[in-house]
Amino acid sequence: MNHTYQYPRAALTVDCVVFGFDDGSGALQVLLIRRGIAPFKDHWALPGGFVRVEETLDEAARRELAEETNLSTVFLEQLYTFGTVDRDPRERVVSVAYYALTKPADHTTAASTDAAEASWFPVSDVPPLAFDHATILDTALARLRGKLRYEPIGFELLPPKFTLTQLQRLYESVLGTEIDKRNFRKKVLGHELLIPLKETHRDGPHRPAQLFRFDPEKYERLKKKGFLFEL
Amino acid sequence: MNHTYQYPRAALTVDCVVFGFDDGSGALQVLLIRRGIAPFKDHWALPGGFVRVEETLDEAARRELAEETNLSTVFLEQLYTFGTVDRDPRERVVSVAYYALTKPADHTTAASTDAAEASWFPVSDVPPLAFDHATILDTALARLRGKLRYEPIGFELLPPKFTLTQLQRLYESVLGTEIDKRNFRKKVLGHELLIPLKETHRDGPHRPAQLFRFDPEKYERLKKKGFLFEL
DNA sequence: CCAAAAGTGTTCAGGCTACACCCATGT
DNA sequence: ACATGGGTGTAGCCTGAACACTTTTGG
Repeated sequence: MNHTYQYPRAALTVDCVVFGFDDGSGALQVLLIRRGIAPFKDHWALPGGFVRVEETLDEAARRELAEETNLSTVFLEQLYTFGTVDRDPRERVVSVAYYALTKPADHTTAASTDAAEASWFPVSDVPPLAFDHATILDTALARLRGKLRYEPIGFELLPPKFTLTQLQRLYESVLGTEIDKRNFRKKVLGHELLIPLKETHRDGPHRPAQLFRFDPEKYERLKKKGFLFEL
Repeated sequence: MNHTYQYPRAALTVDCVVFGFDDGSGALQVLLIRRGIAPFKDHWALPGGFVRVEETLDEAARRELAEETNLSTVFLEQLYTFGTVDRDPRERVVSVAYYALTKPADHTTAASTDAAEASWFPVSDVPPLAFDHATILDTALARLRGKLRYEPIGFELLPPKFTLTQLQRLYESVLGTEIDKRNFRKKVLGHELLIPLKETHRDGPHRPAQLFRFDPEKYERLKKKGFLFEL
């Protein structure tokens, strides 16, 4: 076969499930855009769009993220590819879904291309979504929960400097469980991947909290030696 | 946007990493086909092909598997989507990779469409592969190893009736570790997901081995109650 | 009777769980 | 001084790892 394949082709898109964590409410959030165009005009949807022939899938995901939400330099990982025949009413569209984790500082969102509006919603209370985006969101949530247990990705949802209580609230919120404070601290400090800073976090009429930062280099070194992060 | 998207489109394929376990050699195997057409004519490659507009991705994977290898009713799960720009020399091709697990009884392979020849290779000793199929195979192996630990998919690689020793050899081979016989049996029987049969497996000048079968219904019930399989 | 794999229990150490009080600060 | 969240240690339990001999069969 030296000629190219000429049968009708599916269109290819990427969709991104962007997670953020709001320390105030302690709730996990998703970034949604309100569609400015048909189909599903004015419905909420995941940011995404068509893949160009000259860009990789990862590039397409980052580009769409930048265009529609002004986010960059976030944790981004491929999730799953959704390819049922009727997921888009216009024609056959296969979508490679990604999920992204953003730190609160990056939450400077502003809509632009294709998106009339962008906004954060708590994952426990999202509006009806366009296409099969509810399924994609569920898949992303399941993946996030699974991954949080055995890989240190929770830090991607927190500011660079954070307290142990913030980290614990994040775990509790995402996993939907209550965790014992002492046990949590013992375990997470036991890994020796958190560096205590000289600063503290002042926040109201009580003792200030120690700030930490995650040490990604040390984690990489340990990982190569067969180390396994957990909880 | 009421018109369809008209920019140049990537072609979409599925590729399948088919694993089998050879109890004789105790080695994990992959099914490869020798390509009958360019590019990479006469090279070994993963079975796969173009996705048709009227079929889902899962259907496309099953169809290609049936066409190229005569396999059906196997465990099949989406793996990852590979979309670098130059992975196919002809044009832009995005490939949704699947991995499949087959029981030895299903190994009645015979090549047909597009494939000049189909053959099993031990994963530790595969020939050079076409396209980026070596990368796909590595990804599939990593996934299989990860999944074997916390989901009962090992049974998909064994005949319906099997001995604990066969199961242990499978785990040892895939995970690349040695496992203590007594501990392994304690753990795996502790789940109470293996049903001891009234039959034994006679195999040479030694005590015959008890045969078991996996109980998928019980597993489904336990899973819904939050049970987690492990090792 | 010999070779070969099947089958079986106990001990020990380390990790996980449960649990309650004092500390530092702002108002 | 009081209200608020930050921070800390221990004891019991359970799980995982290490380890060696008897049993059943075919040749």
